[in-house]
Amino acid sequence: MVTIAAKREFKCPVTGMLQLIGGKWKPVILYCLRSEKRRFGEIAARIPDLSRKVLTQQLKELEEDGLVTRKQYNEIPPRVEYELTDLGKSLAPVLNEMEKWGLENIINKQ
Amino acid sequence: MVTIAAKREFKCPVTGMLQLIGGKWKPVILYCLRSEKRRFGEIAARIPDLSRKVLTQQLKELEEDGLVTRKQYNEIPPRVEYELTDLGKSLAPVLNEMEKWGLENIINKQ
DNA sequence: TTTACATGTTACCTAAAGGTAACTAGTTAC
DNA sequence: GTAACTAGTTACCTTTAGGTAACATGTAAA
Repeated sequence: MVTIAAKREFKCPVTGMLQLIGGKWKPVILYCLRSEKRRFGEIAARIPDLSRKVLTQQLKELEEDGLVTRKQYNEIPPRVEYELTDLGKSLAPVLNEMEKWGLENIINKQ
Repeated sequence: MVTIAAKREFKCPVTGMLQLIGGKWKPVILYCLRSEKRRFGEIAARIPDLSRKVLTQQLKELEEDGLVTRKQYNEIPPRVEYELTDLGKSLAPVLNEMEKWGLENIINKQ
């Protein structure tokens, strides 16, 4: 996934936004953080099919792209919290529509 | 990309919908078809970075998943038109929010 | 002195996505 | 008789995404 750091010109708004939240997991991670900050382990527990390695990678890219913040507490054992930035929160309408469509057309059809 | 044919149980609506419209190109293709039916060559021309091979593949998967219809006219030279199904049209709110976010946060920031 | 705790990193590997280039078909225009 | 037209297919290759397993860290509890 290309981060916004490696930004280029996009004529198409949909193509452009897919550079940021495309990929198998990013929308799910953002959806998981939509209402509250969460610890690394919490996110991992809520998305069991996602390996910790990939979760780390995706969170790092989301942070580079300014969609989440990472706050590390120097405690033992370590604690790290992830939270949406304002830009991340601005994705709420997109994620809400995705959730709504998924509920109506997938979950309720199973 | 797994098609709905290889459907499984999803607890998460966002994860579920990403099986259908995840991937680098599908939202862009659907976005391209949102307002009118289009010929294969038209779609290809509007998404220049997408190779014809991949476009064929993605359209086939979208058709299998019931999001677009393919109508072939037996003319010479051939003509094939793609159009959103009702299910495909029901994605409009998602695509509109994606477009809106992309316009506000990517296109207008370049 | 070994284990558990949480949050990673690293090395290594596989599978999936996506790319290019060459080819097909049947008719029309040059 | 050769090229152009459209919508593909096929073979082959590269890149990216994602997976597993092992290890690091420092303290506290067994």
